[in-house]
Amino acid sequence: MGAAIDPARLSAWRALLEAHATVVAAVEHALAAASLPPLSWYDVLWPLYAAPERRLRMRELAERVLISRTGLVRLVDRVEAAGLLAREPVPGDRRGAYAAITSEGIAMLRRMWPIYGGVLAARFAEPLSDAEADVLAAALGRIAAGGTR
Amino acid sequence: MGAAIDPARLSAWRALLEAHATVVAAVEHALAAASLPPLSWYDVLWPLYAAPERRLRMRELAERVLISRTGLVRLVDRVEAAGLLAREPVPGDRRGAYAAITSEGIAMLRRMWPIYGGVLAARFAEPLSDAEADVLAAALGRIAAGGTR
DNA sequence: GAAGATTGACTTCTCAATCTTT
DNA sequence: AAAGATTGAGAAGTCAATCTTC
Repeated sequence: MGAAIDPARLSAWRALLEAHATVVAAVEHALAAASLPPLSWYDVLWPLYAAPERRLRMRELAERVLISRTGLVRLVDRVEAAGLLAREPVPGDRRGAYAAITSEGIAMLRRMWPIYGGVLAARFAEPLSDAEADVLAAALGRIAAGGTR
Repeated sequence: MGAAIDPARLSAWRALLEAHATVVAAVEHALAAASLPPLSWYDVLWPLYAAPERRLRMRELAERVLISRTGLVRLVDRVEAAGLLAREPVPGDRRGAYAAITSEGIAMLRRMWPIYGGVLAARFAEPLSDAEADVLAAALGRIAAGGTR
């Protein structure tokens, strides 16, 4: 059942699937244990915080969050209901909407990062050598960029 | 917002998240375009095919599929309804149930693999050098194993 | 008519509670 | 009482269709 792809690369793929699943599960578990929102909320809030004006169009946000356009609407609904971001009109284009992070949202990022980063440090970063980290970033970055073709 | 973890490893993590999302999305899309079941069905059927007697206890299967125990029950329901696997009693333990792949299930694996493997070859394997593939398999394998602690 | 965003209907996943067997 | 598996209820995701604005 494995003909088209060489064994070393197939092993790498399986390892990626497992590593992704275990680290994400550990992060979700730690966040829940600290009574904090799920990882998806961080994924939405972080790009907003990092954006030039602390805001992004829904369309731009959807690309960064790697979720369907529809799924993002629902996710933003929930995060907005919690007061961590606010929708704002776009001057000059009444079709559009910005999602803008609020100060409560920024505070939430600051509460979530120690948990998220802590799990990442222990479960993802610690087992890696410096050389491996560089190879991972380069190789996986190339694969991720390939998705844009 | 990024203090605990060094930049190279954080980049590696972001790249992993993106690479995972883009490759999985491409596989799902290709399977759907070929009128084949989703990746999760492959994830269930493959461990059964690879198992000693072409069957596994529900509990064992849940560990390999990296899904919650409850989620697996629902997934197995659907795959069983399609005739690709069958539940069987466990001799000597009437609490338990085996999931056993059927010949139709094996045939389905053979139809799915060319699509799955083809996307993997193009989107995951092709951009990797031999050396990178080895590093990925080793490093990510170590991280995945850390989940068992 | 196409782009941006949303809504409705449906599918799938998860948690807590349940049932059966050990 | 604990282990194995399942069920009910709720949360969250997707596709197709819709509404508004360009």
